[in-house]
Amino acid sequence: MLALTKRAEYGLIALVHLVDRPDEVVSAREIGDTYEVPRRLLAEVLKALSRAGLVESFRGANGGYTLALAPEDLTVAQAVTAIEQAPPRDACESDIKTSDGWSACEMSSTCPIKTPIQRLRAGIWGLLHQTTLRDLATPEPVNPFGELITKAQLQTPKLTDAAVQS
Amino acid sequence: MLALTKRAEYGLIALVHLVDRPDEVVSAREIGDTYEVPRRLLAEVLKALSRAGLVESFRGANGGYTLALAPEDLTVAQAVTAIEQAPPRDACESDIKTSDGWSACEMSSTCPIKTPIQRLRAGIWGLLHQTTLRDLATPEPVNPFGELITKAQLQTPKLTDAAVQS
DNA sequence: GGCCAATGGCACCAAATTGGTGCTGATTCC
DNA sequence: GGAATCAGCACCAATTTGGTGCCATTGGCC
Repeated sequence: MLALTKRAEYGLIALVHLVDRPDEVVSAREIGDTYEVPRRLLAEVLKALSRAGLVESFRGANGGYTLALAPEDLTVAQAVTAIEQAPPRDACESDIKTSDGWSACEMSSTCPIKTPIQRLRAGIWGLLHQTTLRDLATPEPVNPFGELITKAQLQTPKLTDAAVQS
Repeated sequence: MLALTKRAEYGLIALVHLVDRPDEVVSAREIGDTYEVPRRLLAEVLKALSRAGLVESFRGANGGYTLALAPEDLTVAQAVTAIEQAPPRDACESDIKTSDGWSACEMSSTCPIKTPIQRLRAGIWGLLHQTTLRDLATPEPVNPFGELITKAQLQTPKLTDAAVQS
């Protein structure tokens, strides 16, 4: 419970791998071998990421994948929704589908309609939504005092903020 | 994926119910009937909460449960660990087992050992750890502009902070 | 004491989810 | 043409999860 599926895990691993190799076409085989992950399953996940437009795929010999978005624009939430079979419609039903994923509705996680559990889910979702691939790929000790996590405060969209313009 | 199990869900519902009825002994039957939740399963969950010391149980006729802790001291993380069968050892192995649950180790989520995925899990865990039953039970619109979620910024234990003293 | 409403403990099962594979086709490089 | 690669789809086995069955114990109440 509250764990990422292997699929999501493999997908994030692959994406991080791609972040580390910008402008390089990397095959599913290479990634699978590097991290000792079942190739076929990884391939399946990459297909999903490709369909969702998060990675660009190249077929044929020397084919493979590259990131389709800048690492700082690609959120974990996007990756996870792309990968999961049954899309986790976790955020609230009023959330807005934007061109590059979901963003929380203006009332965010204090929406009067949400039940406690829904608010919890929304909180988790918010975290995923705020964590970018850049955050994940950044070598661990780079921000020695919690920059990553400080960033991860859940979305409190101010009315003068992006949430309004989007 | 990334969803609470029904067990955890029922448990939180029950706990919130108990928060709303302080100093009152409430039976599993009553809670089950109120929320149309399978009684037996709910009872099973309450047993787990009781074993973990989060609720106090009273046997015999007119028996039932009451909260064993103040709602502001009872975290969702505690409830979830108490309820889950296979304890979600999600946080890092260096985390500290305290009398009332787990607290993140000093280095928190930027610990150099953590892999990206582990950091994600730690982030989710941090959220659960910071959310108290009081937060969940508070009638939805009480903090119209995100007090709950603002609170939920993930633990960034400053060295001058609680993490050190604990 | 006897009955009934509770919790406590344990085992068990059916359904859903997840992890993983098989197969076949389409592209592209050499 | 052959090898390497992605694309699509179906399928299955293992695990997890949701939910029960059964019986013991405890305590109020008549």
